[in-house]
Amino acid sequence: MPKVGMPEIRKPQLIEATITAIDKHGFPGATVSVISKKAGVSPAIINHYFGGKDGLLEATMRSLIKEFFEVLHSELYLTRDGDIFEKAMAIVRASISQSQTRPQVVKTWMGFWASAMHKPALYRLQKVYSRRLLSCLVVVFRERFEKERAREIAFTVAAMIDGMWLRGSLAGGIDNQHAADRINEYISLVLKQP
Amino acid sequence: MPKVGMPEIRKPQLIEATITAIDKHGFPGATVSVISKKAGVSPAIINHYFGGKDGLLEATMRSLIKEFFEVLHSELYLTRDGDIFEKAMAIVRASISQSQTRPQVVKTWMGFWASAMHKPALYRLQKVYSRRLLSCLVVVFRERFEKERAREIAFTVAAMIDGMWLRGSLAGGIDNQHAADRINEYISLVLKQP
Amino acid sequence: MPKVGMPEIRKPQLIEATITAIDKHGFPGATVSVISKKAGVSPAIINHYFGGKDGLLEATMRSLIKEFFEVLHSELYLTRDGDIFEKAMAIVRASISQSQTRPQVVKTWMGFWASAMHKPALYRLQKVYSRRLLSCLVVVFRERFEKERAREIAFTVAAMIDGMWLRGSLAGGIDNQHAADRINEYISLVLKQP
Amino acid sequence: MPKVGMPEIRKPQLIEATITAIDKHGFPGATVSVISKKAGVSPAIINHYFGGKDGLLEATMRSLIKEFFEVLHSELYLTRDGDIFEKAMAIVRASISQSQTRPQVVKTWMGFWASAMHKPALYRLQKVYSRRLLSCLVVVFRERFEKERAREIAFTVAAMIDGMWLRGSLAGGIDNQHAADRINEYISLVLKQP
DNA sequence: GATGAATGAGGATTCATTCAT
DNA sequence: TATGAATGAATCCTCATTCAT
Repeated sequence: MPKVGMPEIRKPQLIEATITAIDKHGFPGATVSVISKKAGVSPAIINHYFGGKDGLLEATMRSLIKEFFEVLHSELYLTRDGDIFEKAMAIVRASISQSQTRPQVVKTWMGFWASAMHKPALYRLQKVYSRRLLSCLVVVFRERFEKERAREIAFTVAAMIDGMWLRGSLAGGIDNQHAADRINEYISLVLKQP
Repeated sequence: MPKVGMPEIRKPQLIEATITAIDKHGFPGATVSVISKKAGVSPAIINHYFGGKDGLLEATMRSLIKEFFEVLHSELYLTRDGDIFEKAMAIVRASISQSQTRPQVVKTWMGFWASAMHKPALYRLQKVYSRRLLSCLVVVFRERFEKERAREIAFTVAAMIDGMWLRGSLAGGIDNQHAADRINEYISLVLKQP
Repeated sequence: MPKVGMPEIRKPQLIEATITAIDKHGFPGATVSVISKKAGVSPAIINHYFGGKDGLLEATMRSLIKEFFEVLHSELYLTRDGDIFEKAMAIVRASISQSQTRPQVVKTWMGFWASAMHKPALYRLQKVYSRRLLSCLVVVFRERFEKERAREIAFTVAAMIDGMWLRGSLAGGIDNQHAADRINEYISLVLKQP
Repeated sequence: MPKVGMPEIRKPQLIEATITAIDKHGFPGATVSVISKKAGVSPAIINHYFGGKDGLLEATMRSLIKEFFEVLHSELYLTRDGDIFEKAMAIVRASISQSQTRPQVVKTWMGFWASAMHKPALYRLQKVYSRRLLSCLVVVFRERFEKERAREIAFTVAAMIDGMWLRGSLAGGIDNQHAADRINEYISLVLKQP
């Protein structure tokens, strides 16, 4: 008789192990052997549950994205009655705090980003993240600007978020407050425009 | 007497092959076998000239950085008599045009950036690039602002450059004019401030 | 459930294959490919069980030494009630018979001895063998002589054993009886001294 | 016009470099690249003068043997008017001092000995050394003993020499005086026999 | 005579995956 | 469900040798 509910236990366990492994040993160093050892299971389990390493990587990235947007939407919800500036900053805060609460996630994102260029499955996921973040920002700025202008601003803010996160990943940690202040400043300037 | 002047021929040839290989097959797919085949030489030659794969990768990244700053400084030179805005935009233009003139370079940069997190030699090079770009921007903004303020603005512009380049790499090519316009706008806003 | 008890089968199997390979192809010729082919398994299995070629070599040498001292101690046990001469000759017999029972072992020992000079792990093992044989002889000669004298004689006998074994390995096999007789003679002479 | 007399310069130079290289890096570490670098010439030179690495190794071993017997014969010559004991000890002294005056030679001999088992050319040379040393001893002991007895004693002394040299090579240096004393003792005992 | 460039064959090792249990 | 044994393909790298100069 098979144990029931094992997938629900094993899958998150392996995804968590993958993130930890990538952080510790880098993307190339995160082999199935390392990951499975970290999860305390046999390497064969990965094939069993994810059909192979690529499946595990895809699931891991999907999980990161899901988690990210959950944080983002809950932040947005808290500012549902706020003004446009407060809403924009909620998105910025969510995007940047992400890497603070779980610093190891930074390296993992970076690895996925690089891999995305050559693995279609990851590429699709990366696009989803990228567009969805942009879209959230566009929605906010549409409260004040016409569509094209809103897209421009959203694009700029999204690039600032990614750029600061990228530079922060290199520096070994982001100074979140400073990063947020810079984006804050840009948004203020834009909103003050006639 | 052996053939002379071969290093000067082989080294750039292998560096070029490395860039092409990373672009085409990704960082992990750029094996010595692939690279040497692309260069039309034996894999052993890589050890002969660079002491190993890591040496070749480091030389390649160094070459990209050198090339980048050559473009940047020549752009800056052209605006040596211009105002602060023109100088800043020269830097932005150089940073972004980089990816237009040689599109395959984008993926290579991306791969290096991800690898830099786990290979000390590449990490150091990435820091050099990162700091030097920042420093160029700071110098420009010091013409108008006090030190701390100049650093803030420079940091923001640098993040915008990297972020747009990152998003562009995903989109399969940057819309350079659009990206430059967005940064242009930010700089204009900042300079217009009292 | 995986197959159980495989380590107990594979490890001796690979060690045996290593001895055969070194005998047949020499130390440098005993590649993992040759050894694993001889054992009828994949080269990767060596890493699986011994962590690499060096681990296998070390285990092989350890196995030879263990086997040697087992023979030696069982020979010594048979003469536990005998006189000093009988005990000394038991050690000599054990040392020399070793190479008779398994001629291929001679070349393997030789290979290890040469390698021991440059591989610390093997060097340590060789010292263990060397000292332990000496120590066994010292114990025997202490029955008659004072410590320093016992050490001198033991050292001489040990050197004779190794030297005859070395010359025998070159000649393509030791004339055991002849070798034993020569050492026998020396011991007799020494014991007859006032 | 070719430089004349180069072989006479290059050959000893490369042989010396080979001995140094084997001592420093071990037999497997003494690659043509290492040797030629040590000699300050191009690797291709080795093929030029010795037809390949094996030729160089053979020449090196031949050189060691030649040197050894030169020392031995000059020691013997000094005792040409001495008694049998003095002559025997002259041979012993020569055999053992060899390794003291040039300690690096020990590792080289050891490497050759191990290689001799699988390389016919070296095997032949090793036999020459082995037999010639034995033969010198036999000649000495024939002054007193009949042929068979002389051979027995010579064989024992030769084995003691090799054994002590072997144990000494492991210990990291021979205590020459101690080794000579032990052999001295054996010879005295044998000569004192009725 | 002498060089360094260049190579092909072969070295150990790693890895994702499969399989019998 | 879960395992560890087992593998084949592919990794980088080393080495003795050859070749054009």
